[in-house]
Amino acid sequence: MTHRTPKVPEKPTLEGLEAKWSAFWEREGTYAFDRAAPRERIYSIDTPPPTVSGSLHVGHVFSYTHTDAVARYRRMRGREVFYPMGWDDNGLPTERRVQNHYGVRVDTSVAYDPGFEPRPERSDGEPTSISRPNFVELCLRLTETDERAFEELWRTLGLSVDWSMTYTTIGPTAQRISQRSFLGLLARGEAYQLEAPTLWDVDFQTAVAQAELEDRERPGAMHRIRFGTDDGSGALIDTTRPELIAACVALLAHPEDERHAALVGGEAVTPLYGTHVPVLSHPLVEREKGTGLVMVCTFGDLTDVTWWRELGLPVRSILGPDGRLLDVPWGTPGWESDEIERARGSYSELVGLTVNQARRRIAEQLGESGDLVGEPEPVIRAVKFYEKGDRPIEIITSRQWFIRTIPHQERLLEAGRELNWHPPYMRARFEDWVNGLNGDWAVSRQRFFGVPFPVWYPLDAQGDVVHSEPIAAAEEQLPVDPSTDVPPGFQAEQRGQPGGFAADPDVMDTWATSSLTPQIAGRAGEDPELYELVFPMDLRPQAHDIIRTWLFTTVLRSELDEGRLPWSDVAISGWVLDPDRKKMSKSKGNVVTPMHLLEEHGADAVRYWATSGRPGADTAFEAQQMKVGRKLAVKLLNASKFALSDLPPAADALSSPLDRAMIARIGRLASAAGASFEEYDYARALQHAEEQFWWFCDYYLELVKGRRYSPDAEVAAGVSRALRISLSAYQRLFAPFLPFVCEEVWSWWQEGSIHRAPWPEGAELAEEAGGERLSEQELALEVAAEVLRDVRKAKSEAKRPMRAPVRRVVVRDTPERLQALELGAADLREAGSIDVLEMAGADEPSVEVELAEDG
RNA sequence: GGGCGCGUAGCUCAGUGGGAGAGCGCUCGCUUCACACGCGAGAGGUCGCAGGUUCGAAACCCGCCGCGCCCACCA
Repeated sequence: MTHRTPKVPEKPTLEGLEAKWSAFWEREGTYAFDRAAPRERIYSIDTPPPTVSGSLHVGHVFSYTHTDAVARYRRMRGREVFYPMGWDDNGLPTERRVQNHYGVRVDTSVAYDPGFEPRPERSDGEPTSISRPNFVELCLRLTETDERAFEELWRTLGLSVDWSMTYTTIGPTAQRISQRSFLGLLARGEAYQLEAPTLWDVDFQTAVAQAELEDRERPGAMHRIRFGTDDGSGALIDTTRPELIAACVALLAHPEDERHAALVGGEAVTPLYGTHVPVLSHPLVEREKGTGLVMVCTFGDLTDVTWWRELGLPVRSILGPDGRLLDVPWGTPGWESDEIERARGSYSELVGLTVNQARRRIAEQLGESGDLVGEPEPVIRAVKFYEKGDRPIEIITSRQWFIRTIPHQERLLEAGRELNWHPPYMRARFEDWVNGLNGDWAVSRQRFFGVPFPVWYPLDAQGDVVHSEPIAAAEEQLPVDPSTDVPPGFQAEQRGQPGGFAADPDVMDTWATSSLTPQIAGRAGEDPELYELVFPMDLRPQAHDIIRTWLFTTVLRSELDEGRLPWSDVAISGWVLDPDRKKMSKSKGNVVTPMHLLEEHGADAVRYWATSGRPGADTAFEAQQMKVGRKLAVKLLNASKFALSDLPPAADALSSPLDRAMIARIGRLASAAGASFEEYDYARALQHAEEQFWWFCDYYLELVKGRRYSPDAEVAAGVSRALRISLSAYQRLFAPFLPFVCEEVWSWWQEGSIHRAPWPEGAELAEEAGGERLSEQELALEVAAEVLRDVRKAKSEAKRPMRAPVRRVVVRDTPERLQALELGAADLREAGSIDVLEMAGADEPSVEVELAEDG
């Protein structure tokens, strides 16, 4: 026992511990990653970089605390923890926030204005058109502010990250790594460009990926529409999208549907336009739906794409990238019609309308022409939206970059099985997703604040872009912005000139960069020594809603670039739910800002709430639970004060049976909590530690109070040793959860940070106690606590104070238990203010308590 | 339609083959020399429903109901 003499404050308090200790940790470099550590000692975490697009919410606090508890545990286990923070600042959320915040929009025809300053107050007028570089500058300015706010929150929450390793997904390093990886994929044929029907958001006017879609229930109307047929009888179809009739390229029936067998092989004629379309059959058609006859448009939904591809249908595209109907060339090949003038006249009323407007107008037109059968019937149906969008996605043909995923499906499934999932059932979500993939990953976005594709295209003699021969940036050029940088072998003046070059105009999807966070955090290709130390990483912590995006794409990129898994373990957090069990939305999160929470309850209390949520489980937002956490922190403060104030020097060994029993118990607790942590079950570790700690305070500390203040130096030295050992263990057991209060109580009597102290070893504690299980001593502690409880009950029922003297207690029990109790009899008499303690053998155990007369 | 998870005290949840538990809330009591952000005690439950396995089921199996999430479909 080499600890210094404890120095305990008069009135310990939780107030101000966050500021005091986060400054201390920063000053001391407590969480600084030591790259001199050997590879096998390193524990690296692939931090989720939060989207810096505005509001922080309690969900962030919740899941980041889980990771921090794990990081702190591993550090105490002697691992050198690589725990950086990242900011995901590129992408649409930031663009949208900048547009709204500054009242601006990008106009690529506007020139860069080096002196541009946004209006200080956002006015309600039209947004100011600014150049793309000016827009990017505003994005960077705003994200910087946001990132400072995030960092302050994380520091207050007590995340044990090494802030010197912070990365951003828009920073030059991330861009270089992202572009380098892309060029590698391009060279190996894993990235390719294709003009094809693409999922498209009409507001953002960009392609989006399958993973970014979500269903939303929307009201619509089912229209029954008559197509013309050769025999004049007509063919009826049901559709919710009559505005796409001009884009109709075929009618389909199921091959075995006899109702329509006569039509199949023939032609039908579109109403209003008189266009001839073939009637074909395809097994995907469902006979039970509608009339059993379906209209195929290019493109109304993903099934249309399938039919278009498999049946080799032509394209009749009528939707523009802004979601409005295009003018179309009636009468030209592909747009032939029996009645060109009528078609042109009818359709011209739809040109320029949004799909919703066009839908209403064409319904009127069809009514007038008599081709609408009955009234449109209101229906509620699920419609696909871009998850950040406001209007349904459309499918629009455009040129996009793709990364191959479909050829790697099997390997990805294998990867999912090699990963250690915590909790294990989360693997199913990954497998479902991989099994359901229906196309390669579309990674290009027609946006501005993102990592540009590091390629240009040659222009032919006519000045047309030759997409088939992209010019890759040179390694030493990276990161490159092809819109301002010049490709190898060209001069700046050749931009846009026949025989010259043109930049690829797109940026990468935000996930195309986020999927490289292990490489970015580990500085792949930038700092090979560091990368070698930390990759593959140990842990990917994240929430379950982004398994199909972040987790999936990270595995994919790592497999494509490295041929191995990016990490060994994945820990999935749940969401924070409102008390009414609905997912807590970001807007609601604004009501209770995380910083406000931390100020009100204290960081340790909030962390307690977060870490009592089971791994993977959605957890209710409960201020009450934070109050409980605060009580635990206060209890730790006070119990430590009791144990450590004016504590005499410790004896060389434990002597009291009850002391040895208590230490043995704590030893088992330490082992169990450690085992739970090894399985990433921080909640279980906390629960057991907490349960036992309250018992320790209520029974053990009361039982040893007499000896604690004993004038007999030898007795006091014995209990001093027990208190030092138990307190030291409890403080360290709670350190991953309550880092501030634990550091505080540790500082009263120990050197250095508790967060670099070793995790309490069950085996060492058992050795100290004299055995892992001490049958008689532990029984003594147990029986003494039970009798003490009965004595308290008697006092409580008599409405007497707990210190009220007891004349006589008779304990009747088995000989074994009575014999054990003898070992703790003195402590029990002291704790219960018991004058006479008698024991008697009995078949029926009982405790008889005789209080002294009221004084 | 498929998959995953959940359903235990008023609330939040632990318990996975043999005593139905914790905290909060509630009731009653206690200024006890670490702590009133405390201490002690008490009330409160057909463990979603139904069947099966078992000497024994809250736990294991089958079915059903309800809630949540993911995926597919969405003409």
